[in-house]
Amino acid sequence: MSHDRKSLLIGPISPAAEGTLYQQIVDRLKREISEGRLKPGATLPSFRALAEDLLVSLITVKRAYEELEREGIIFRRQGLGTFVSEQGHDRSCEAKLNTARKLFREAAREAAEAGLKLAEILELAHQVIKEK
Amino acid sequence: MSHDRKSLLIGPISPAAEGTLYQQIVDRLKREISEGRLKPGATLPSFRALAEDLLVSLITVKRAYEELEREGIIFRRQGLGTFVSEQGHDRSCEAKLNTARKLFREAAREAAEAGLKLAEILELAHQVIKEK
DNA sequence: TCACTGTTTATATCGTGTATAAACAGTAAA
DNA sequence: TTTACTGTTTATACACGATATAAACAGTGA
Repeated sequence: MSHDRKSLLIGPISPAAEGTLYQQIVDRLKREISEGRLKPGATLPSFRALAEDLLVSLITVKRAYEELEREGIIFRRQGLGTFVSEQGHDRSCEAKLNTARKLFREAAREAAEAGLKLAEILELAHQVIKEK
Repeated sequence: MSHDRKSLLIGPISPAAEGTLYQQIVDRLKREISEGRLKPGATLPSFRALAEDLLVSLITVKRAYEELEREGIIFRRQGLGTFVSEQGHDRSCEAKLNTARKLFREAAREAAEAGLKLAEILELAHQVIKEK
């Protein structure tokens, strides 16, 4: 009899990957929410269940959830569980847009420091974005 | 009598700023080299001199120099000092270009996860890059 | 020899992330 | 009320990286 899990929600995380364990959890959940697989009102896994699934400590999950609550994407209710907030989708998207803007700015700065002129930076951006 | 320093080379760094102290040193020096203020063959400050200027430990400077040498941007000679390598400028620019590409890719991914379509991502990139 | 380089070693401190464990507290259904 | 879930809090601990201090070592050139 293999462990049956209704759904893993988010795949495995690893201490070796980029970012700390709790940051990886935050990122995965933000993506689930921004891309609509977790809708406002949906119940997130309990601390203990997610910790067991991801093979991490309860503290690590708690910290990830705290971060998401701080951003207004989820909310927690003692005795009930943790849920995607009504504005969760919008806030998650907005957070990602802000991150994207910040990364674009940093990329442009690096390119400028490499000696590229404005037109060349725009061209580089085009290339990279479309090469996907 | 105030301390006279021929030139600070790079401004103050801080544990509070983004990245570790040694990473900040690496970044500043890379920029000095990629932007041509430090040319191939130029002598970098000694471990002890830079540590004193930046109010950090010798180990921190050593680590930064090791990182730059690993990237082929500078080289060290016991008894002589540390110097910008002949290909230092090119390698520094190339490193920055690679960083820029990586950041553009990450930015595009975040924007996509926020629900933006390709055309919208390109438009966002344009806006942000030109708003400088 | 002297005065500067970089090199190495050893020890220590600090903060962060993570883990373990236990107890506490709120909710809802049997 | 009991049971079985939730989240909450507390205390202790460990690992690791970054940083610091200090001292000695080793190469170079005036």
